Amino acid sequence: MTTPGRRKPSRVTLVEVATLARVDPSVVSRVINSDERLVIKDETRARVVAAIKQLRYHPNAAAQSLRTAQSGTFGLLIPDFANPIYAEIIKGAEQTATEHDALLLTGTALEDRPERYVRMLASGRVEGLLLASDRIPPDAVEAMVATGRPVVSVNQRIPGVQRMILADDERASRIAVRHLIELGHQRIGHIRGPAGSDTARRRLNGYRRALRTAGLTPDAALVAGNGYTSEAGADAMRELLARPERPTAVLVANVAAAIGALTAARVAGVHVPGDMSVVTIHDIPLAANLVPALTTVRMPLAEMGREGILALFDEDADEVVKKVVRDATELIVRDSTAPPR
Amino acid sequence: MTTPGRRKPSRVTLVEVATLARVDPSVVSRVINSDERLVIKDETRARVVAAIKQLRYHPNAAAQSLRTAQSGTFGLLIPDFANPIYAEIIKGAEQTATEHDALLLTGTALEDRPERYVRMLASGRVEGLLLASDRIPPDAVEAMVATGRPVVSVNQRIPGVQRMILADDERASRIAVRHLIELGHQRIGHIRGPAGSDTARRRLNGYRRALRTAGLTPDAALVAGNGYTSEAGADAMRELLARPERPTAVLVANVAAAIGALTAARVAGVHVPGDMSVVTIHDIPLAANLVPALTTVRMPLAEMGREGILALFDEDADEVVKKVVRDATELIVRDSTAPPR
DNA sequence: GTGAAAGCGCTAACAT
DNA sequence: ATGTTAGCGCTTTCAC
Repeated sequence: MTTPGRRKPSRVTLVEVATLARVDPSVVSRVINSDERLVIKDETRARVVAAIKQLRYHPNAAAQSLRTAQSGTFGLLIPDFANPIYAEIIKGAEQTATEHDALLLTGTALEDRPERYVRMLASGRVEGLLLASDRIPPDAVEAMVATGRPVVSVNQRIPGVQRMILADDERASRIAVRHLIELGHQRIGHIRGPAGSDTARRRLNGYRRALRTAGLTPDAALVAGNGYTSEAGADAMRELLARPERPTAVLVANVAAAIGALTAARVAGVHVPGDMSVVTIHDIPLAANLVPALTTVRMPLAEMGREGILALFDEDADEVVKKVVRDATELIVRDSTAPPR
Repeated sequence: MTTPGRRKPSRVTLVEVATLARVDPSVVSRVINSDERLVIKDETRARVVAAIKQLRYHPNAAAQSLRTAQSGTFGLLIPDFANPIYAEIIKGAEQTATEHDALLLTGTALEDRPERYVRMLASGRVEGLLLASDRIPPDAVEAMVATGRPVVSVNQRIPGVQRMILADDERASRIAVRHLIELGHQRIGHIRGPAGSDTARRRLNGYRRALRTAGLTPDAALVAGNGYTSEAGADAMRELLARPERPTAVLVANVAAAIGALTAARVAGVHVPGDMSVVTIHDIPLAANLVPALTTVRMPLAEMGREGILALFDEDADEVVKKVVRDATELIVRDSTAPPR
């Protein structure tokens, strides 16, 4: 049995709408795009609107793009959907794109097949690109920039990308360390991010600076770590615990690493926060649901996504722009930090 | 100071490539699309390839879409990027799309502005749509299906959507409950998902069936819960703990709820697994990093994403297709389950 | 072995 | 207050 009239859904076009409404196609177009300069009788407009509704007409996106040279879509490249910090960036970017009636195409960008993402931009499928991944080969980055379309890096510096949206990573570290110092800690360790990472370096700097400001001397023996994963965090915690004078408190550079560090401490019989305080950077909902609930420094992840999209609307890609989102950086005290005993 | 020749990045077109290579545009097109029926001298082809490279030519996606009526893009709608189970679905879908040289546009679909997602499909911006969100209003679903383009639901049934990719939720529950029974548990509780949820219902059914198979009688007093969030899981655990005869083991319908349940148990001084065993559905990397590490039933999330995309390639949207992905459903025993004492 | 020509569906400047 | 026209950049059938 076949439902009649449902086969071959040959799409409805502007011409068909115009025919039904007994007007010229250009009038329909101008009604749809609410052309200011269009003078039209209410009655005629009503006929057009009725025809659009009756035929369930939707403009063909490809034809619109071809004609206007705009796709109404932006791209966002991240390294991994499973990492919760990118979820926040995506949310901020998506909402802002939506507010501007644009779509967001988010993709995983690895070293793998970078030409795919160059093509996205060069073919005009997206009008601009947000780079939140540090795993894009330099020549791919160069090719993206060479398209002349806006390319903005988010949450990191990328060589060759002139415009960037950053958080104040140094300040986040300082806020965290100051909290530990105010609790009375003196031997404060740091579990840092990967060697090549821009944010890891800035957070390490902030950690050192905060110590010095408080009159403490940074001690290389209290720094460990080399990754933003739970495994790396666990390894680093074990390393710190094995050292002769273990720290009484630790700043972990990233929440995923902090989860691993917490587990490693617990396995080693080290009580948090009784034996050791732990504070980390990035507040995600999960942090409140761990045991103990993690004290964190909230970073403006969604805000960076938002600012990134806004920057893409700014077509002038020649200028070097560095925007640091500050407002949302704040300490969130939970149960993983306490005075030393 | 202005770098000359870099202003106005007016895109390179097929015609310019053809001119440079001294051939007709159609030849360039056929070279790019590796037209089987094209007979061409090696020397001519080389000129074309060289011209493409020299000009960094990339075909205009809008023109291609308009001409071929194909966008090379699929859509995926999820309720929330921050929920880790969707990250797995996205990964499976994205990889499969990539293997077929297609792009994946993933968006958050809420009750909010559903017409946006109808438009995505109706305008031809995406060729087909995967629905992994249960928060799309029925009339929006109806409008999507009415476009005649392929629409497939993933990990759930959606009224009005004929084709679906499901996991075997009942079996997952049975595997989990059987594990608890084999450990020696008799009073086994269930923290269930939201009332309206298709997966929640199937998991509840599986739980009951497994009990009966083992000769145990399901007891409504051992079932609580009404959501897939940590908060809902914590509430439900508190409720179960308050009941006169508390269970010695619990199957939690979802990993996010399990995290909350674990926290609530700990706060109440109930030791897991000593006082109570906890097993949950969905294995995500985090499960291994909780304390205690969670025993889970792995579900084929990435596989469902993959099968969803494959289903979209199948244009015949009239047929009812239900595909259940089974292979990957397996028990992963960690530290949250143990014999009763 | 290569070229010519039509047209996908739309918009916007210009006519009437 | 509405219609005419040209063309965005590409693919594909057909002609030479």
